[in-house]
Amino acid sequence: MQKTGQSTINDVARIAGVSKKTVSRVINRSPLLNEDTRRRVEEVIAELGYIPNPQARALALRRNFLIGLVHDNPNAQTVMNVQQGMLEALHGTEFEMVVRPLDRGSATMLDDLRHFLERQRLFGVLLMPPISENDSVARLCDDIGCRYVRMGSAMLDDTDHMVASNDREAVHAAVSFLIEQGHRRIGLVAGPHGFRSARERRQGFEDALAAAGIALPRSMIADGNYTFDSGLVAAERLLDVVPRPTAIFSSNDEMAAGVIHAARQRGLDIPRDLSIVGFDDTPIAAHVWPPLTTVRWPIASMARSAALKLIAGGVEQEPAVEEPSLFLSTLIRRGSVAVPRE
Amino acid sequence: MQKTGQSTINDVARIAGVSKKTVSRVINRSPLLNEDTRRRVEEVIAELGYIPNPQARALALRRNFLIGLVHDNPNAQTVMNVQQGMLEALHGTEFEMVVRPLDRGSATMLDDLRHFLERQRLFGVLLMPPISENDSVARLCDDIGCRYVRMGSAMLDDTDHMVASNDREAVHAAVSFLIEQGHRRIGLVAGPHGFRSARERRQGFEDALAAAGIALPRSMIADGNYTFDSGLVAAERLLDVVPRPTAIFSSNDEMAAGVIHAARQRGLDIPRDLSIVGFDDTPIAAHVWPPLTTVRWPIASMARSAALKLIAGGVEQEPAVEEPSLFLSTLIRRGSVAVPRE
DNA sequence: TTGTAAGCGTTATCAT
DNA sequence: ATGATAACGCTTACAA
Repeated sequence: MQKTGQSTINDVARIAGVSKKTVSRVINRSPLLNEDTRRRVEEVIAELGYIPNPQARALALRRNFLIGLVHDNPNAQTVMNVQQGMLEALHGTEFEMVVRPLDRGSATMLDDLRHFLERQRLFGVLLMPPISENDSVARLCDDIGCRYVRMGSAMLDDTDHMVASNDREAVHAAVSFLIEQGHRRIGLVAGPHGFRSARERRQGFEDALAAAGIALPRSMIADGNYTFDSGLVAAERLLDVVPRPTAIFSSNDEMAAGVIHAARQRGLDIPRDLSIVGFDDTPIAAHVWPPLTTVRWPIASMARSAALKLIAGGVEQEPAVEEPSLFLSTLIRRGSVAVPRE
Repeated sequence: MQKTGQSTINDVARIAGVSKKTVSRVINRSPLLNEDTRRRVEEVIAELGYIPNPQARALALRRNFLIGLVHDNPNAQTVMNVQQGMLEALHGTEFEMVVRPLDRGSATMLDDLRHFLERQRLFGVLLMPPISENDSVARLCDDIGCRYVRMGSAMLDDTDHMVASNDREAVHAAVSFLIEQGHRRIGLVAGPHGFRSARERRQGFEDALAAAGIALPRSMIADGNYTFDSGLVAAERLLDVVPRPTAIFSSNDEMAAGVIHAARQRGLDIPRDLSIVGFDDTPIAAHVWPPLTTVRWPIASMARSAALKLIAGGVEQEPAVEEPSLFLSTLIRRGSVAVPRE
């Protein structure tokens, strides 16, 4: 009587001549099962093309086979890379990805998240920065009993609940490269307060200058908020300083694109008059002129690992010891850096 | 005995002194209900903070409260805009968005989709181009009994199942603008075969030239596939033609960025030596140098309307007569167009 | 207008 | 190692 070829556990049980529970055991890979029985049931399952109904499972298990992606990220490319990595991990599994943007500024943010998690009874959530940097969010997940993994630019949690990049060191290396080229007056376009990544990158910048014994006047630091426009404005301030910086490190690519515009509006040639280094390696980096030297962090891989940590062991609670938690960023050298003219 | 404050329909029924079914009727806004009873039940619901369990509803209704986003789109920004529009429509409803990328090239694409829709028993799906242009996909949804709305660059379906932009006319207008500026040798970087949008845009291009009585030699058309690199290659071919085109219309912004690179590599000044018009108005358009004149289509609004069509009337089958189906694109004038020199 | 009983398709409990 | 029976929380007949 199945209308759409949707056979149920009952069909399988009847045809295989066993009880529903036995079929259920096969599905859930219960260890205490006769090999013969298992094989027989599996044959029937294959024959019928039977697929367990996720809705029924969700009801009985009080847990949905959904992985949430919680974010409040202004950068489209970053979010897409994360989605791509997650979906790679989820592909071929019984899990689906449901996306949930949240307003981190809102007073009800935590309540919104709680409602979302409780109502949907998510299997787990992947927390993207900057929301992931909020400890009360992690605590909330713990309280509710929802698995979570946080993405971030520093290890904020144990390896079961965190995948992190090494922004500080990566920026240190990038700025050291600038110094090796001969630059001494290097400006920083910093990211927004409240972003851990902004802090990490700024510290990496300061580390590099300190390691080279270069003083860092306050005038060489301008604040931005990760947008193109803010990068443009920050660059204008930096380029007003006399003597002008010969290089600028921008805490992300989008602001770096703004820096390029600002420089070009003043008739400055890049990289002859001004070297620029960005961070992220979004497509924009390769597509501006000149192509931007920048730091690439393996965001899709991080998201993939995060998702794998989440679903490791399926319904059982095995920890995912295999997945890495720390990811290394690398400097991508393109055309926006040269030795200073003077 | 509710552990986490999760009260059920039984709790509500007991406290309100009615049967489950009555509570269910309140939840589902059944018309045949005593006003007093309804109010009383609603009070208890509010008091308890009761929220119907979506998993149980899904099982009983054989339909999940999930809206799928099905896409195989290379452009991150486009996908994100669609997601944003969808989520706007879904916000505050009982629906969640689940994202499902599909490989349109794969032989199993249709089967993959069928499995996805049947297993998850989605409430509905939003089909993005170019997958939305595939009629068998729409037919599949019909067969399965899954609501769908297609997004595209031309009306491929009735207004209940389609939201479309007017690419052809928009490009016609954009290229006419070029002609008004005095351009006569205008090159086209076409989009990939198999994309309806590519065809529409190309036709708009041809329309404009025809309307102005300008001949279109084959050499003024170069194929691309919507990527930066393909735009660069196509531009090189176009710029090799003697006499050189004074303007190029690129079927999307990313390829237009490639055109800019190609021009710059030859030492051409934009817009003095070459005017360029793109399509999409992705962030890249405003961030390249010079800022790109381009066609903006209201993608988020389209996705929002599409989602609203999908969920209109909730579980009941009311058609969404209110939501528009045709969306107009507009030309955004920036710095990449000037009058030709000669 | 409201209630009762029987599902929806799975898993958990507790036997055997 | 397997099975009968009762959940899981809601909806849909069908009565009353």
